[in-house]
Amino acid sequence: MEINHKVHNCKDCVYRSWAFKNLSDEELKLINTKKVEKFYRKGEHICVEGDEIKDFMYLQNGLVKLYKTETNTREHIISIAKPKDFIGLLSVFSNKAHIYSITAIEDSVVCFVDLELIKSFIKSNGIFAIDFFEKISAVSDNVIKTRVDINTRQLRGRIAYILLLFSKHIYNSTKFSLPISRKEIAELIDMSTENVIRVLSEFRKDKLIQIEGKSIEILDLEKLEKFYELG
Amino acid sequence: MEINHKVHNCKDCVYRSWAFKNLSDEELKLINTKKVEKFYRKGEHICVEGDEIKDFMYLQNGLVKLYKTETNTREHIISIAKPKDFIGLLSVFSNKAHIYSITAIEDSVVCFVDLELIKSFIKSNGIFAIDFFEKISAVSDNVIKTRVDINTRQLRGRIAYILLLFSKHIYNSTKFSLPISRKEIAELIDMSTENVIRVLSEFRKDKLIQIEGKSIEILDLEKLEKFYELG
DNA sequence: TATCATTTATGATATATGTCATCTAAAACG
DNA sequence: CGTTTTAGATGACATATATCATAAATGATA
Repeated sequence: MEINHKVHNCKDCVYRSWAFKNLSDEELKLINTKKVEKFYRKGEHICVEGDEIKDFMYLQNGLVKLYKTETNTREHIISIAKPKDFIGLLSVFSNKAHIYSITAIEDSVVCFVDLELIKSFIKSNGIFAIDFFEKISAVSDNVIKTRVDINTRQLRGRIAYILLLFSKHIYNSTKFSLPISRKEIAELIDMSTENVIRVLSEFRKDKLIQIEGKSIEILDLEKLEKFYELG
Repeated sequence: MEINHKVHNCKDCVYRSWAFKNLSDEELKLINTKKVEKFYRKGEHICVEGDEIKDFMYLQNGLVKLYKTETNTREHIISIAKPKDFIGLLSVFSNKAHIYSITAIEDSVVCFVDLELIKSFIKSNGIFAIDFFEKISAVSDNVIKTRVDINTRQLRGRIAYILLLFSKHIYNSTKFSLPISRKEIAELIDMSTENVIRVLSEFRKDKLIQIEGKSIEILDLEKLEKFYELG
């Protein structure tokens, strides 16, 4: 299968201004020669729990899930990462091996930058260090916040949260195609698959949303937000 | 009320080798003159959600809880921090204001170091920067891991988790005095207070633990671990 | 000390959620 | 293309957990 994908020059990367704005042209050139940009088709593994951490990973495009394997048939999803997120979280600094697996839930492009190179920049370029840590801190903080938001709510509130998450923070639209299955939603919000399906049906019957397979349209944002607020 | 407490010199601090081992004597002296070491009695607030973040906070001694206020009567506890933990998490780098409140659950000593000073060391001392981020990353990673551990278990598994947490990771003893109330345990594991009490009574009746008020002794570690593993 | 408030404790009951069975629709595969 | 597998959907029922009520024990306060 042909994949139409060309490796970018970091200098032209839309995210240059985001993550690497404080690097000099020299440093950026170094990253550019050393980085590996990989394309992953939906469903492909980016890394597996236990893999050695060698690179700093950066989601350039697409959507991935971080998860732990519980049993043969059940996983527990920790978070969904979106473009600009540093995937692998902070483990890269505090662990030798990945503590979560990462899989693409949409066709994705991930940038791999040798961790030692990043560390050398942290050492030599203080401005970059500060800015860089602000960015990765925000990602980790957000994971904690999301876990708390989910766990303090019950079924309907959690489903509302997920719908609002995709609508507001990922797709910026009231109409989108769900990138994950009902089972995966269940694994993300710690609920049974059947109940996820049931609540989605309930929301459909109550005209909060419209569903056609994976396609979802939010019809009544206000009511959905009320479910989210009430828990 | 008299408090017998004397401010230490950072150079003599037991944690020097932990957090600040890569600072020069010069730099350490600077911290020493600028840092503020505060003593908090059990129950006293260290900071409140919304407070401006000015300092990097470091738990030298004692035990504190991080939490969000949900309603007038209910809080949600994010984590319990122990000595050597950086409290306030990564928010210090990604936020202007504290997103959680922090209160001492045991008499505690907290070191406050001006955040700008820390940042200046990150900029000027690369070795310190790397080591420092490894340390704070581990704390945040651990919070995420704990939340996942709790949420993938049900009542008995969660209570077992909490008991093992205090026993193994905080007090290093099978006998200890619970620093938090049953209600606070409930707020930490997202369960009702009544059920926390019920399961503790059940564990007592089944001779897994012995309870006398706040004093807890673990009698059957193996069975407790089995509850933890099963969920 | 007596009084009041809070924490711990327990039972009865309501509610939320999970599990099992079954079915249909849709996707994957030879 | 038909066959097989997987995802989605729904009902009946079991189980886990929350809620409400009440009371004893403990701690705080005047």
